[in-house]
Amino acid sequence: MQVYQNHDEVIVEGVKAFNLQHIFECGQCFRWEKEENGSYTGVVYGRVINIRNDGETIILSNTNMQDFHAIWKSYFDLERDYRAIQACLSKDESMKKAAAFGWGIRILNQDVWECLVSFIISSNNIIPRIQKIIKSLSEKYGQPILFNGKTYYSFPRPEDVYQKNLEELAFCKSGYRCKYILDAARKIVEGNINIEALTALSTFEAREELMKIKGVGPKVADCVLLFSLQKYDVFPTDVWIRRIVAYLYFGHSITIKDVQKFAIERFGSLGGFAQQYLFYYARELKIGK
DNA sequence: TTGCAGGGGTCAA
DNA sequence: TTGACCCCTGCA
Repeated sequence: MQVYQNHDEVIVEGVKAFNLQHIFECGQCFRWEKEENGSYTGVVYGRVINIRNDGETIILSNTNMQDFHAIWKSYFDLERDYRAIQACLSKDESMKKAAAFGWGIRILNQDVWECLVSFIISSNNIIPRIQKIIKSLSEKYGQPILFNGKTYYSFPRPEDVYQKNLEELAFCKSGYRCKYILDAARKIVEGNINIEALTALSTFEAREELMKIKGVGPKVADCVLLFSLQKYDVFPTDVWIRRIVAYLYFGHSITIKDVQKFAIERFGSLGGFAQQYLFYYARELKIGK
């Protein structure tokens, strides 16, 4: 991997197993927009960047080397050998197909707070509405950022929503989830939960901490653990995952508990990667519905 | 046009 | 263990 800067662009050469569409459309993030030229623009850690690729070269626009090393290298998980992971997981035929289908998926290292709120909103909800709610929250309480003549908004910080009440938050149309967002903001601002410190805890301990927040059950907690706390052994299990695991490995319907047990035995410390391949595979092919 | 089911779960009884 | 839940789209 070779990295250099050209004006406001950082160019990274020799990146294997990296596919923008698969990364942004596999369900782990909600704020990346596809442009007409096939590139993607997103608001991440209070910055707007555009990313495109040309073979094994990726080009990050509106950034610099300092941010690349401080943020993007880790955000896009560029130092991990995904081909090795794919090879390791491809021991059974089903997983081999799923991993081949979703080749180039990277597990993004997202901001914990944003990830937490996003997946609280995701519960019993559909993707277009989740995106809409996150967008309106950002427009109302985030900071404007100008890029290419267009105004983007950073994701609001916990402090930005801390003092709000339910009536004020109702505009975002997240319904009964508004009180969960407020609970999360309050627990964090008041110091009941230190989300930054969760990385240092074990997966089990970190999950217990997250589930102290209202609206955070096992599924939401596992998404936060996987997408923002580098806990790659979790296997977030929603209806899609349950259906595809049942379909591919059991041949009959199974419980969430069965899925969890199966994932630990089959995928172990690579559960999170396996889950992403399977989830994307199931949704795109509408398998198991 | 109206009515109803259901969606990447969680809470509370 | 089982409904209810905000909101809104899709479909009859």
